[in-house]
Amino acid sequence: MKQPAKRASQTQKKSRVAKARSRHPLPAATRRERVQSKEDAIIVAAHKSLTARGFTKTTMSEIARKAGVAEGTLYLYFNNKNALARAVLAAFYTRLTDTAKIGVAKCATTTEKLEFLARHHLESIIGERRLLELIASDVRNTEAYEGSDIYKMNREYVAVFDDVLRDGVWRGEIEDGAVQWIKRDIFFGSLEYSMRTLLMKKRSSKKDITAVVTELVKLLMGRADTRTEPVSNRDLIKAVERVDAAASRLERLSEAKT
Amino acid sequence: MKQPAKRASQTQKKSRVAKARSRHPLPAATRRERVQSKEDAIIVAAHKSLTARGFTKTTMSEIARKAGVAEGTLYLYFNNKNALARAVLAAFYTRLTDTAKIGVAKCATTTEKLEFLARHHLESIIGERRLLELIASDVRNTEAYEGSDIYKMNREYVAVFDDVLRDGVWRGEIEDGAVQWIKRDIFFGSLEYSMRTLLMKKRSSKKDITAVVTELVKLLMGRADTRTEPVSNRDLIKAVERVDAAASRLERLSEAKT
DNA sequence: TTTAACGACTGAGTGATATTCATCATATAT
DNA sequence: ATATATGATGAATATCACTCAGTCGTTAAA
Repeated sequence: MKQPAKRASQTQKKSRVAKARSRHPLPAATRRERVQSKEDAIIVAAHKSLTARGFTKTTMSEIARKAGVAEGTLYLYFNNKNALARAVLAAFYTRLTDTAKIGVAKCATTTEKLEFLARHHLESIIGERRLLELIASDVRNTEAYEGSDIYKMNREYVAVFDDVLRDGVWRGEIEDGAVQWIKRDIFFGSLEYSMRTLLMKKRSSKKDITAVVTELVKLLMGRADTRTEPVSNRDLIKAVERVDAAASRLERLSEAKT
Repeated sequence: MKQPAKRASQTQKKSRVAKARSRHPLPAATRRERVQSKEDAIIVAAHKSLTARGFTKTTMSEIARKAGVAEGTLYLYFNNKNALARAVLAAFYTRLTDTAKIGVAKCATTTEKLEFLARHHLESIIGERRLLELIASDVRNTEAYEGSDIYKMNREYVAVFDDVLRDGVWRGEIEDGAVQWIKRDIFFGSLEYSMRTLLMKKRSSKKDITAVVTELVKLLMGRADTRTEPVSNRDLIKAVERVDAAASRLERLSEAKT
């Protein structure tokens, strides 16, 4: 409710200044940039603590110490501990979405895209598993999650998957089965649950991740790779649908030209 | 490590009680019963608060008030807030496993069993969604989750699913594909993630639950039903007609251009 | 019966932690 | 140079999990 607290909702802006400003803010750029870099420092410090020790075990004084500010200062930038955690989460989602988009763009087929997304998601959440706590326990349940910043960022992130899936259906590589959101839930739900299993196995190797990823994608794709098996009616229809879809693509391409 | 706190493990230990009862029939029994009913009251009160307000927002004094005991008394029965939450979770798992076993026994085919298990799980966790917080955030992460009571109860619960799946493979109703634990993760992960989606939809109907359940089971079963259908001549002709039509579209398109 | 021991329970007290607020410090504007 | 707004501080407050010295009633020993 205070004036400076409103700044807390801002996101990226990378101008990183020297961090030796813990005591006497002598040199530096504009006032605005100084404030921004302090906010960044707080988020970085909070991120470190949260991923290392989890939400409940992380104390505000610990974050303040790491960030080189007083405890009260934290509350100039974020209304409370939850808001600070949400800011950390927002930064995480931004990174996640960016790398996902870049990776997908490099893939050719739908299978490759899905496998990339699955592996990317799984490895990311294994690395920052503690942040998932926040989503599950504090953030998603409290108040109106829908409409919040985190909700929007989550939508943007899963939209990457949605686009790949829709495109796959459009190109005939995936059969047009269930509603989109069900497949999305299966995708992300499986990965987040698998994370727990992998973390508990004594030696969770690269191989395990690959196994999960390929199996999941195989299921979602409808097992298009069953070559040696005899032709079923369903296979036949699927094949024709792909020809159909290809023709439609050409049609639309041609229409767009004229 | 106090004397009365050891009771907190509240599993069966009836033999000792029986002996004591045979020696001193009336007084020992009543005292024991009084203690037991008080423990039950505490667990019930904790369950109410936890499911209503979640772990962090539930206070020990609130539980004590609901249970009709002093705050300190809670610590005679459970070492700390986490242990109390675990006891609540243990009771939940017991109910869940029991009803799952009973329901599966009534089903004939593997598909029916899986669909029952999926619906049962989904409806249960929607009803007691706050308890999942405990599993994800506090219980599973702290200390040695593996080897704990909750871990064992979880194993016993998912074993119901494992048995159904193994049986399905054995009977040839499911193809022998990936490792068992991957399919298990896909099953429970999808359902728990779907729960969140369903809870957020304005009107999450019975229909949505059914859609999730059938789609998930369909994926896991590998569509063994449609795969075995032979191709009929009529199917083939219809398919070729579609390819023909697609070709015609392209022809017309090409003519229109020139 | 008297009395000592015991088991069950209590609630004021303790320490830790999130959050507030009166106060101070610096930079920019006048 | 002075004033004002902006930013920062940390002691004080409130809340909560958890402790412990002590109460009360029952049982067993005297």
